[in-house]
Amino acid sequence: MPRGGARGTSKGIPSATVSRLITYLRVLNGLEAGGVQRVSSDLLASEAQVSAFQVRKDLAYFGTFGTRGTGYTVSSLRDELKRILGLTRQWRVAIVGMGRLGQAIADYPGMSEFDFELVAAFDVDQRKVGRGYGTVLVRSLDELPAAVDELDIEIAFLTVPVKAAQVAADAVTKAGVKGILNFAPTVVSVPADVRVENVDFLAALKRLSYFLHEDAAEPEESPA
Amino acid sequence: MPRGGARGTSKGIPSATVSRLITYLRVLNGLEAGGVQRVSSDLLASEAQVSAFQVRKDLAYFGTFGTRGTGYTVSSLRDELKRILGLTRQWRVAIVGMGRLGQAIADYPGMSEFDFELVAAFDVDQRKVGRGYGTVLVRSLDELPAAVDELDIEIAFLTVPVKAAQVAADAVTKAGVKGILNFAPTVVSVPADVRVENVDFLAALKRLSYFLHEDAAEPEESPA
DNA sequence: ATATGTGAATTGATTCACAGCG
DNA sequence: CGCTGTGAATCAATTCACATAT
Repeated sequence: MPRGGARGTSKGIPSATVSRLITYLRVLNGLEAGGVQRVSSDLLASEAQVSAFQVRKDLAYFGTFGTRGTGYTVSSLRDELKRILGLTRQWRVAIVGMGRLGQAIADYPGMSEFDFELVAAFDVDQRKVGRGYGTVLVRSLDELPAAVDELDIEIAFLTVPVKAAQVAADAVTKAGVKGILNFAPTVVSVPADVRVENVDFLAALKRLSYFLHEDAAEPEESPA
Repeated sequence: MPRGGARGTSKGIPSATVSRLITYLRVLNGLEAGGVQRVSSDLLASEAQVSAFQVRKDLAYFGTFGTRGTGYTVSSLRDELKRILGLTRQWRVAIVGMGRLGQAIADYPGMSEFDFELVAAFDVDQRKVGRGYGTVLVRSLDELPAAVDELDIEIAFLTVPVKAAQVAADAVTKAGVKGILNFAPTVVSVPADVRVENVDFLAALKRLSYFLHEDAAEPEESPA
């Protein structure tokens, strides 16, 4: 009984397509930095490690951006992808949970360059309240509802322990946050109009465990 | 032209299934901690936020673990999942790149409890070599090939800057590492017998951007 | 000539319905 | 009688082939 539409798509766009668009955008940024002006779906594909069919199909969901016989203009395709991904403005984000990970993210310099602005940080621990990390001061969790409103916080990073994750998710969604980046290794339930993306390195590590262990069990195909 | 079979499956197992098994395992651990002894696919499903069909199908890929009319025994299903996922032994891991993120991971206490043992850390920066983080001393990257051999390092965490990621991936694969947990926001190329899992919070953040921005554009279904 | 854009075919994953056991 | 296990059906995503535009 999957509540809401957690991992679905807004329109008819495969969410794998969205992930690949992000990769294409990175490749285009790299090409542009290298002074390259034009690119074919073939080159884009090999840089992104997907097929050229896939590149063209992914782009076709959103429009037609190339010139037949010629390819794509790097800068304009890059702009189109930024527009499609909603990266033409800065998003206002807050960190909930100022443990090791929350602190590391607050100190991470790259984020403001990359379309995201860290505007607040919260923790339950009163000893941390008032301390500064990176560009923000830690506030008490009690202040969250007011701060979300005042600072227009759109996205919350959940960097709290597993047992606090659901409570924190409830708090931020109640306050009106519509996007959650969940770093806690657990599933969180949210209302249907809230989007959760998980960043779960322990799960990724366990996937590695599975595949390495599998490969060891059956080294190659055709065991007979 | 997707080289190797980067995101494929070893046997015929969907990789989404593997991800869900990890979630089921977490749920089972939680239930066991709470003293629950038996569980139905329905309960497991609702805790994992998937359908009960999905739970049963996922399990069916690997065997038959339940009792009809009764459900599953929490502890034995948990053991089966650990076995399936290759989590019956500790995996030996190393961190490559001791910047902020590498340091945070080295200090992370939970890992050794969770089937992974951090046995080494590397950095190119000679000023960091010799320093200790968590339980390991930082070594020079030059020592990597020898250390992989001596310490039997099976998995490498890539926590280096984007521009160093491919070089680092080449170094660890050349040294014989078969699993990479890539934290750098870029694709890395590896030989076909090496598995890469990406942990990419900037990509997750941009997916959020896409979906929030989409939802804003078309608030509900049926726009007419 | 060349490389995009796209309907059609294929492949893969999820959902369903119910047969099979306890 | 309840709940698992699974073949069949549906749904979704990827791959392909080629018509189309420059």
